[in-house]
Amino acid sequence: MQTLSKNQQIIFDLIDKSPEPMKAYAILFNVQKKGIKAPLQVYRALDKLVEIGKIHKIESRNAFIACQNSSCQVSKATAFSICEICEKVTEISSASLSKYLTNFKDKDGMKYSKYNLEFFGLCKKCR
Amino acid sequence: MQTLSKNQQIIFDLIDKSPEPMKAYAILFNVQKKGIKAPLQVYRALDKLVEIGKIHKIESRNAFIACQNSSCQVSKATAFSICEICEKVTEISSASLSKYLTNFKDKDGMKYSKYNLEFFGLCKKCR
DNA sequence: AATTTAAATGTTATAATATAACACTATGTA
DNA sequence: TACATAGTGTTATATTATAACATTTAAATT
Repeated sequence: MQTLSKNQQIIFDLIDKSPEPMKAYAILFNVQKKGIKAPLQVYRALDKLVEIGKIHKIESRNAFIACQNSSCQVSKATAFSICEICEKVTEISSASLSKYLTNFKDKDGMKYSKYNLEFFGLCKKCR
Repeated sequence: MQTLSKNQQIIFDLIDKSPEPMKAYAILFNVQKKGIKAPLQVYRALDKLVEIGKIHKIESRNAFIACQNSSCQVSKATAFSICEICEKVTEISSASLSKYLTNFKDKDGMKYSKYNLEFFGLCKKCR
């Protein structure tokens, strides 16, 4: 359990309390009152937070979400569901899914220990 | 099998003969001699080609690759392997993988017919 | 405690990716 | 023909992300 630097903590706290994924410039706007003025300050903190698994990037949305999975030390096996109407994103933590994907071998017999999976559909509310 | 418009055909042909995923502005640069001058012309063709399943977007790379899977009418269930060194991207077509993911239910019992999966690792050459 | 090293910060500028808005043209179909 | 739909061309601009460089803080080593 790594201790975060000042900027990392500010930005993590913001993302962690957000009910939905946040985009980099929305984060920037929100932390300007705390003295973080430039995009690069935000991106650097985001990079580090992703690296250590505290947040994940939702690639199809260019947005960031706090890790829901307390055991997630490193972002190497991630799965999300994304509602195509309200854009709600949920991290999926399914042991069988991660086991299946971690053990998946392609037709050359190659395994991949790192992956990112994004499911799309309609959430309960939007159906 | 839909017939493509002029710009769509030019851009599809370029991506289809590229050995690696192409980025939008690399595409633009390559088709300028064919009269496609503006980013928007490229993005519009890309959007349509993705929509009809002729190409896929590699979200983690912001790049586009021709569909390798002749049966792919619509981009709704895609899986790729990505080499973290040489950036080679291969579309995975595994019946068991697509069956597993298409039938996957989250803990609320919800199914998702659409997904995108990106595996990361080292390709044969780079290992 | 002093030294050294790695990590993080602050700042300006700019690169790379993507879309808005509007006018016009081609194509299919009733 | 006339109507609708999809595609094109163009300018401008929004959004996302990184380069380069100087400085500061924190941590590890002596």
